[in-house]
Amino acid sequence: MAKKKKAPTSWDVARLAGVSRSTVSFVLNNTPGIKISEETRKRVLEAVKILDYKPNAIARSLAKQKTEAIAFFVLDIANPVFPNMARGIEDVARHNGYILLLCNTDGKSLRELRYMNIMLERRVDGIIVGALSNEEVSKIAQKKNIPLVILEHPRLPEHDVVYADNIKGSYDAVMHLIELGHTRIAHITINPESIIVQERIEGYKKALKDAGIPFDSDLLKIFYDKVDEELAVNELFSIPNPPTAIFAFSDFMAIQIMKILTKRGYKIPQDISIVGFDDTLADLTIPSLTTVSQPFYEMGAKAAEILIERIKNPNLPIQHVKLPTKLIIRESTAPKNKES
Amino acid sequence: MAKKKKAPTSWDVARLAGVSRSTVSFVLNNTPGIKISEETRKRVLEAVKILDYKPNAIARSLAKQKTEAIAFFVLDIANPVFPNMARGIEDVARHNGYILLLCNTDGKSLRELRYMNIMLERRVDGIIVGALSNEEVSKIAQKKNIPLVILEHPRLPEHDVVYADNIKGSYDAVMHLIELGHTRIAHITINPESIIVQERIEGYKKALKDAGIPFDSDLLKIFYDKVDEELAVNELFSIPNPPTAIFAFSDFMAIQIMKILTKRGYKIPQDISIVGFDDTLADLTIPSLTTVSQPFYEMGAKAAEILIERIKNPNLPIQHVKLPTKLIIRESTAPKNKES
DNA sequence: TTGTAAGCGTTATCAG
DNA sequence: CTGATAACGCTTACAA
Repeated sequence: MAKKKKAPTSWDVARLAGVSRSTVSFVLNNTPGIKISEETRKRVLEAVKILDYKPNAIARSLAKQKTEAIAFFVLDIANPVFPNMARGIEDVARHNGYILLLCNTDGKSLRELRYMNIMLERRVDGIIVGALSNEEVSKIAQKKNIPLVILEHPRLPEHDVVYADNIKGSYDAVMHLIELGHTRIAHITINPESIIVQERIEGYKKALKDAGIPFDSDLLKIFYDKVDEELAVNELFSIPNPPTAIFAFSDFMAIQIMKILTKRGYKIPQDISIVGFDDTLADLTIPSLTTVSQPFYEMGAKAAEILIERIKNPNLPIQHVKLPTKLIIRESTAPKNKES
Repeated sequence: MAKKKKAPTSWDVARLAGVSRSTVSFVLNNTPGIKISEETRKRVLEAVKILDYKPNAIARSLAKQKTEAIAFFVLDIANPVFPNMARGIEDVARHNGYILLLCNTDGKSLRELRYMNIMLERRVDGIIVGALSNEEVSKIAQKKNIPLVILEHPRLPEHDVVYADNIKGSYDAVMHLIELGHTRIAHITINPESIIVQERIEGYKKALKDAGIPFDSDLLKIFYDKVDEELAVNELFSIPNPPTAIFAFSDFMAIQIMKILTKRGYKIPQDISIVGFDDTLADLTIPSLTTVSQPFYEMGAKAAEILIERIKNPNLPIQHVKLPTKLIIRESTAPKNKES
């Protein structure tokens, strides 16, 4: 049992089974178009078992010129919107015989670039980027001819993209508030350099317009830098005609706002209705949060499916896939309080 | 610019620079003990730039017999306790030139075993398992002589293990409640097949004992199968002397309990104090949750450090590292209500 | 049906 | 200091 040093190779198997190395390869891969007698097949399999032989995937990759590995460039796996995406990607990858390399970029374009180079060296078969921040990466992918699908944004026409229907999601959220009788509806959001943010603002405005409610820029709070919910609340409630409902960019922001308002004595949803976005944390609060659910798992899974298709057939037409969001009505929204 | 098909190889570089392939390898790796004239070095680097040459890491792995890749077997990356661990692992891996393969096992031992085989074939340099469920995996790692470090449990003596101080964490939580005047303190927990659960129960009992409070089995609710917080609350509050404080196994459970109690008209923390464990979700609730913070990021980082050390020096003594937890006092705990 | 031999792109050993 | 040449372990024509 002193099998200390080296792992057995196909050579060892071949020798033990009394066949050639190619025969071993043929039976192990069930190489189509090649027939092996039951007799030798059995001998080979026997030898494999005895030696506990594991084919060396590295050598295989080198010979076949593919690694069956894909990479996921994620902003930060510790951010609650990404684990489910990663999960979706991994599930699809696994079912197709691919492994998943996880790369946190923190949105730093230098890190993205470094990881891009590493993945090029490691010859991954394809890459999924969640929210690309350096378009140079896209250029490299094209130049090096490596499949790359983008999750969320940017919506580059030269790459496959999978994203959620932010406009509709946002529209539904605001329309829900309107149907509850609210007309003073605030939207608090982050820097609109990302198209996602723009789309949500668009949905917000569209719902107001469809309901005949004039857009009031006092009710749209955009934080170009760090989001300051406290400041937003201060400003929102110091205007003559303050909002009776707030639609936040994310569940996280909605929860912060809920906390601030609660601390100030407002009752939710009696005094103020609140809607979030994402549905990552919405079920944990008291009261639970009405929110727009994003299909994170499905987005990841779809991105992985598209990537794998493209790996297998690089000439497929580019796809931009929009996945539906869903309004989840919980406890943080209620009809407009008459006297407020 | 029609560089369609194949990526350039060290051969191409050598030819363009007018040197041999080994020279290219030497300058690119700065091979120690080998001096290259500034002249040729420059020519090689020039050629690399012109061809945009990326050394093939697969070929390198094959030649060097190491992949500089590690795998993380995680129960489910979508479970909020794991993303931070993964992040800690990835950060350390990246800084040491390793890449991270993410494998979700869902605690299914068959999946673990399959992934183990895949990682063996892919010749990863080492594996970190978060909560191993199939000890066969440990056996294989030993037999195949591949470094494996365990996060959390089980505490196998033949492997490096990194875990949090559950006993102390639990003790601190319960002692905090005792100091607030509570004597009827319930603990709701999951199946104690895992040592983690046992340790938390141990800390709970130890705190009671140190305070001279007799242990009452009516107050310890163990769910061997699916946790049913509703049932736990029902039973707990139907006994003659119901609890005034509840210590839950996790933040998630604590939040469910908080919701149920709130729905039934209890005020938290005035009527009932609640403590969670993990600190993954505790800051999101209203009121925010007092909890025991686990150092997930550090656990991941430490596990990765140990793994990489061991890869580089397999003869190091086995380490079992216990990391401290920290009680975070927020709003869900208060002095015992006199009349309750 | 099975065996032989030529890649795959590096690293590493040894002469020169 | 530089250049052949042999591994590394597998796949895959091409022969037999």
